[in-house]
Amino acid sequence: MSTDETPDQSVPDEVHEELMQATYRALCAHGYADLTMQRIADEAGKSKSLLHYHYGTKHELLAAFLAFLLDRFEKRVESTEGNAPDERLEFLLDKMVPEEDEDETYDRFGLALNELRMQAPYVEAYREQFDRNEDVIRQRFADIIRDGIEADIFRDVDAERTASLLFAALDGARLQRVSVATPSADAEANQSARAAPREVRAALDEFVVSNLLRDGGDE
Amino acid sequence: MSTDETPDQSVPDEVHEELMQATYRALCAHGYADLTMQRIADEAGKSKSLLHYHYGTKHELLAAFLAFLLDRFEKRVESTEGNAPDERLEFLLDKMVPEEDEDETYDRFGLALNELRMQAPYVEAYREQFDRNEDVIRQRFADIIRDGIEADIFRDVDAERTASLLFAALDGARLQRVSVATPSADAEANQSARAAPREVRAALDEFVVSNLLRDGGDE
DNA sequence: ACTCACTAACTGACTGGTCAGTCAGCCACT
DNA sequence: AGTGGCTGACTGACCAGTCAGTTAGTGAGT
Repeated sequence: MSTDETPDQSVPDEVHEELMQATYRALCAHGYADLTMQRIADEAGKSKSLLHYHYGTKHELLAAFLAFLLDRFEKRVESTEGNAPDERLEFLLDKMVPEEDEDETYDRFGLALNELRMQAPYVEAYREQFDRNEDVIRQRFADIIRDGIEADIFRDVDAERTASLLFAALDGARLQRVSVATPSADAEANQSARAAPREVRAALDEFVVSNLLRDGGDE
Repeated sequence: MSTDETPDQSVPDEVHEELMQATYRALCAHGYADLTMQRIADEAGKSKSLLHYHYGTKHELLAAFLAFLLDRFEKRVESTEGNAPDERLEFLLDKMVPEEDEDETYDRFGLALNELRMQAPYVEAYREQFDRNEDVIRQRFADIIRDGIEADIFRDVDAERTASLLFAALDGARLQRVSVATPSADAEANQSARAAPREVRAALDEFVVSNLLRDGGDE
């Protein structure tokens, strides 16, 4: 029974937190493609061997990191349980597309996370985490929409389908911001891509949200 | 003056085509993360040295490959120049989200391409290609919408903004199909993600396209 | 028609460097 | 004296890029 599915169990809480933070920083600094165990160790001020000692392989460490992230995200989202459907919808939409983070740096972490995501099909341990994550978010959208319909705030649309659209559009927007808008490129070419998240957000409000709220819709 | 910005110029056409095809196959077989010069060479039945001889570095080879792809895509899309705006819109929407390719294999190439895309911020040569590609597609959407508005087929919406939404949503949908729906995962969990592109497509038709076509919309 | 000079396409063997993972052992604390 | 947390030194595999060549073709001079 030593093959526990959650190896993080054995890692002391304090060390675990510290190493997860270090992984976060290392990912931001180097991206996933250039992430090495050594760099994570450096970021934590610990030895590379320690990482192997606690998590076994690199893949297992990263899987633990994804689980760590997911927990945080779910907790943040759950904190709006009580509000009205339309407020919760706006809140979730905002959460998914963070504003332009800082002055000139793009979203290094979001980028690294997507690098990881692209490895999910090759790495079972990653895939589990991402699948769970996407399911949770899409479900949450669908739940909110269903609640809104029941409360007669939203029109009677297909909740699953609408949730899929919202999720896909925001995901796509985030992807563009992350992969195109870079500090070094000239402002001209950057402009449209950097604005993409806002544009998409605005278009969603125009086409979807306002459509949901319009109370006189037939069929 | 041997430092030409387009090294492909110097590569014999026949060999170039052959090596690009080999690169395609190698990407499908191994993904970008596990792509090596040797594997491409093997796929082409040539030596690894030849790749360096013609393209210099790995990055330059991949950049040439992206340019190769982009040209093909643009040619395919341009072939609908004459049709009506609503037909061209449907055509482009379909082109961007390929149907479930084969029986059980997911879109290996689409996945590899997104791996590459996530490297764009780190690799100038990749970024140029992807930026160009995304600009072309978004512009095409916007052009079609503008044409439709002028021809009084579409409502008078913000063309740029609507194009951004379409592009982002489809991009997101493709991403999900590519990164989540895998052959090995159990059917249950797969179902929603595998269906995502169709769902998104349907939702776009419901919220955006039908909204565009509705001729009685105010403001 | 036959060398000779030159070149482009191409190759095999090699190098320098990187990195995940291992292992033997150290240090507290109990 | 034993155990858990931790480390430095090491290894084996892998890989991009290099280099000194080989081969085939082309064209010029005789």
